[in-house]
Amino acid sequence: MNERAVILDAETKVAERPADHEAELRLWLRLLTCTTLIEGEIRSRLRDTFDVTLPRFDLMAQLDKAPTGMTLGELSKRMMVSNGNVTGLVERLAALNLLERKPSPTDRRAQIVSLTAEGRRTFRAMARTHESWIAEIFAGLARGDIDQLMALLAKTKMSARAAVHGEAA
Amino acid sequence: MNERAVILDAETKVAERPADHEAELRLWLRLLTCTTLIEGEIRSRLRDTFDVTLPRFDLMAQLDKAPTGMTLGELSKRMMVSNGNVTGLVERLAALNLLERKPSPTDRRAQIVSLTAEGRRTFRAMARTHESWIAEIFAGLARGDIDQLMALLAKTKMSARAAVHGEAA
DNA sequence: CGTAAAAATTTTAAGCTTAAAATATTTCAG
DNA sequence: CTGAAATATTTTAAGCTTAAAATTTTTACG
Repeated sequence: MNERAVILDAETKVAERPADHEAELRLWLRLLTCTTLIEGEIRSRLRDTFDVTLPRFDLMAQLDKAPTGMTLGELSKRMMVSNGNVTGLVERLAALNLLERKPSPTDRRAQIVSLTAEGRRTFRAMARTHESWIAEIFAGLARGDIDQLMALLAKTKMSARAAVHGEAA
Repeated sequence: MNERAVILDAETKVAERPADHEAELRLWLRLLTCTTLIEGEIRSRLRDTFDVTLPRFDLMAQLDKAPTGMTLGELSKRMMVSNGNVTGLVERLAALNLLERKPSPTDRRAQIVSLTAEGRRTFRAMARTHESWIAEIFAGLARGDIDQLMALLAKTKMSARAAVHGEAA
């Protein structure tokens, strides 16, 4: 007759009540809102100030951390995006002389991608400004807040990873 | 000669040292990683289980909260996406009979969008499962963790909003 | 060696997303 | 009332993103 008020039969092992997880849902929405807000602001400033997209900036950031370059697959894994996505981004950045592709000496299927001198110079300049934007955006948090958030997000990441990979405990 | 070791001229009012904001930068990357991880999992489950995309689910969620419907502009604002984006999403959902568009009785420029009966039924079913996924993903957090995170993210959102709108304090 | 499975990458098709320009309508000052 | 500014929406062009299929090369088993 109705959905939630039924007194469950004694046979029922685990009560099948809706078990509302409102708190988790609200947390997820807030997390998403925060990230979307900040990401949008960074995206907008990158475009207006440096005429670059966030995915391109992210890709260059990965390469900047790997002086000897890395394969497309490695890039894909670190950026958490699909292989085909990286193919296109690398294509466009290469056309701008910001990075170069060289065949892997050990595997003819793979390519090694690395920043050009110009790419490195360009990225470093953008990164400096980017860091100051991040500082500005998080300026309302005290040092202790940041530490607490870091710890809680680490816990969140572990929890999410457990759900993403096998449900296995 | 070098970038950061120069002893600054006595005239220099505020030292222009890099003032590294490494902590904020790491926090931002962790926030982004968490959100990307969870969002990807939800996206994947929505596709596999209900053959629906996350943007469509989000749009339907907004409409479900507004029984009398809302305009495209209102939807755009609440979803934090562009107007043109909403136009396309609504187009595709309308083609599936999940929502309907009616001209606003008071403004001939605007349309009122609302879920159809089928759309509402479909959304409610998906939402129930979606909530259980979220609970699963955040299962590793204790109740206290959730409350702390909520509070810290509220603070983060306020800080970000201050940076997004006028720098004005 | 020969071949089947695995791995790295690209291609394809579809959909999402945005900024900017264009269109249509409303509001409001004079 | 009239025209200018504001508002709601759509269109356009470009780029991002994914999943799935296709291609090329490597690995490894027998």
